[in-house]
Amino acid sequence: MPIDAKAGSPPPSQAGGKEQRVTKQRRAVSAALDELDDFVSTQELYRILQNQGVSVSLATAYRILQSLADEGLVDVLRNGDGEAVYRRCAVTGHHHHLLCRNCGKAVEVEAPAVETWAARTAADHGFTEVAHTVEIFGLCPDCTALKAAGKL
Amino acid sequence: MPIDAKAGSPPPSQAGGKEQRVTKQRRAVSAALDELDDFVSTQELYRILQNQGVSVSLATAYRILQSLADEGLVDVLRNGDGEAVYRRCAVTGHHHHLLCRNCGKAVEVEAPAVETWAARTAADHGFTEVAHTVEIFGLCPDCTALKAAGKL
DNA sequence: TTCACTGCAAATGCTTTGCAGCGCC
DNA sequence: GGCGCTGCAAAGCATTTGCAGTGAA
Repeated sequence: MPIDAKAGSPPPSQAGGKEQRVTKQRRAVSAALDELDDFVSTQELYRILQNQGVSVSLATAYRILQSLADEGLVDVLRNGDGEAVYRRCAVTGHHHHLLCRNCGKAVEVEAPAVETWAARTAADHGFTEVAHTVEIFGLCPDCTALKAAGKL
Repeated sequence: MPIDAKAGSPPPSQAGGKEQRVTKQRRAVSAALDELDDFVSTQELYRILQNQGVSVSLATAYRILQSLADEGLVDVLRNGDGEAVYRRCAVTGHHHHLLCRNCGKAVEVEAPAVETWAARTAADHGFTEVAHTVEIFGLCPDCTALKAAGKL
């Protein structure tokens, strides 16, 4: 069962490669990714662009993201639902999330300890080009109160 | 946007739970999983059962695997193609995975430090009923070598 | 006998693809 | 002006679900 290796950034050499035209849509997708330092699924990015009034068809969003991934310009991962999620590479401010499973509220948290643990664990097993995902799910204070009151 | 939290092994308490009938299909799926110590997708397991002459419908295979996963009897992951893959869970203990994004190899790793960090972070923010997911992706030693040799 | 489990087939939802027109270079 | 990029709609797939028949307890 072959597992694709989108992340294996092929050398950006333009030897016999094909040019990449800079279009409005491509710029829009790229800009949207710049503003997010989080992973987004194609569907989410599509909605974000729509909310911004930018018109990019869903099919094009898929194509552009795949293209960016092939060029190694973005990181690709799979979220818990099996959707492909993308994030601009080389982000300096890396962090994770604490999510409320009832209301969806998200709290950004930093986890230097986790970062080093992940890096070391991977290194211990000889893994390279490491990336990781960490998400914590729970009930936020508000929803915890709601539940305690029997309203959930 | 409801977010489910598979990783938070819910207490297997059978308080008001529903019974699980032991059927031929369920036994077949379970037996097949026992013989495999690798992750298999539902589709693959379905084909394996067919080759063994065991007749289990695809829909049922999906249902049984989900059921086993809900009970915490099997590990669930997503492979690089976004398919759900299952494997018999040896230990009830909670652990995470280090996955090769090229060949799909999975290494189980324990992360007590991460567990405590997650619990404390959540508590600090007043979150309750906490669960979390942690996955590390990278290239395993073999695939790293392949890539270095330019074969990837 | 009862009610969960099965199988089948239709339905869903994400992702990909064919094709004709548009617009960047 | 050429050729890659877009949009639209249809196709493709894995996964889920409705429903009636079957079988475990």
